[in-house]
Amino acid sequence: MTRPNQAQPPAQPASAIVIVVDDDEGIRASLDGLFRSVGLQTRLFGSPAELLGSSLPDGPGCIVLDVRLPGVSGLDLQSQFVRQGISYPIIFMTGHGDIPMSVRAMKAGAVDFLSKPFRDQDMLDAVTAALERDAQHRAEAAAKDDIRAQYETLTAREREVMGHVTAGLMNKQVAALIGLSEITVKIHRGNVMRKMGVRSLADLVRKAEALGVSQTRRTTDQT
Amino acid sequence: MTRPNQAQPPAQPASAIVIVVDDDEGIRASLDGLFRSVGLQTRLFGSPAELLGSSLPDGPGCIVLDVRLPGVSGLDLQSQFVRQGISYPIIFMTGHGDIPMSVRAMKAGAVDFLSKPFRDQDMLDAVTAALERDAQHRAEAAAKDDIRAQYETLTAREREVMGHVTAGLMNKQVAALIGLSEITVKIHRGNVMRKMGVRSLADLVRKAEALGVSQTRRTTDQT
DNA sequence: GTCGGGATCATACTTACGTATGACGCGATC
DNA sequence: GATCGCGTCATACGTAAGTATGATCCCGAC
Repeated sequence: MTRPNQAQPPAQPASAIVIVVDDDEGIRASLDGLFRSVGLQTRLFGSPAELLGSSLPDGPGCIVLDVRLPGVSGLDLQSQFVRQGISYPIIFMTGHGDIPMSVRAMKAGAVDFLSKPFRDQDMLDAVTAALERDAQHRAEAAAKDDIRAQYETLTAREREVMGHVTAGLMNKQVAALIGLSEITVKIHRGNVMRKMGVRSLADLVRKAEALGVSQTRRTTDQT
Repeated sequence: MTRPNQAQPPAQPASAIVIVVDDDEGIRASLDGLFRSVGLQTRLFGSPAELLGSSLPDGPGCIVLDVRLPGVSGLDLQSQFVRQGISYPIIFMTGHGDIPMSVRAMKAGAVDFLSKPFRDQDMLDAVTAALERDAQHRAEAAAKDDIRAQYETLTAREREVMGHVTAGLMNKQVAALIGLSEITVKIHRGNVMRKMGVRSLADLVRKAEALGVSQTRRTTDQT
């Protein structure tokens, strides 16, 4: 949970999944074989609709997607995914792409953009990069979710106090600011420390920064 | 040395500069006119060598670069720039590009990749985006430089103490850890606060995080 | 050699922080 | 109506932090 995530050079895809979306059955089969040959799981779809209609596991993975697909453009799908909470890194393929299309895809955050036909190794390299990016993203998201879960347990008052305390105010300043006695602020502060699972102000500040909840006013500096 | 580097709050692109590198004189002149028409300054170069050999102002700006240039490939130039400390965002142009080339450029951090001929508006949009990115980058770099300048004034001991204090250790813990008396740690700590220009531990923690100098060991959490 | 900065430590005092105990009011829930 | 969580506050005690004064030691610079 809060265990330091060792950056493992070879991202161990314990059960990473590659989602393939292409209307060409041959391509799907070919990619399926390629990915399985290196120990990756696969899910094959002939259209975006199939993908959006299916339930996906929430393990690590990535998406390999043809830009030109029946129904929707692959590029438009990226925003679709975002709305659906699907945050897998995307690798685009295309048989008839052009530079503007590839640039647009990359700007939108695609991991790679491969022209058909491509070499198997290029695809595997792209998938490897995508899975690494996904692992990175997942680790950060998980850490942040844990912190947010703790923050959710705070009462309104406690959050208010936390915001001011992590901004660097003293208890008495917080008290004056929100019209309380210092002793009450201390109690809230103690509750915040306990609920946020920290035992030092330094750690609380870091968690507050991760959440962006510090009432950060700029009044520092000056040599 | 003890000069306080005030971070200039509003990054006013008073005179942003666009550096154009293209071996086609006509293109250079055309772009020169385009950029000047919208109030941007320009610097024109016929080859990468000219650019690398000249001294550039260090104001806000960006680079518009043809991928195919005499001498060096435009893509290789990106790494060249990094080595020379040139961190301007880059917009690539090309008359004979392909998808892999554009993808490679975008992966390397290019802002855009335009095929010739391009519309003036597309180039202006790209430059606008590049300048925004540069302004963002500059602001962050300036803030971090100020913090680092303060950190440079610390003695070895003071940095050591700062690392442990911002990790959340109490004075006595720091003292035991590095074999000092608590009172000495307090003195160093006070010096750190003064030299780093902060008046609260919270702000010190933030600056330490920006520098990555916290002796962050994970011993927290507990719900 | 002397001077100055860095590092060390002690004593002493003040302020800040953390927590425990006890108490009261309030609103929602049972 | 009683219970419970929340918020509020007081007194009190112990610990932590911050600062001031004074002192010793070392080392490099003048």
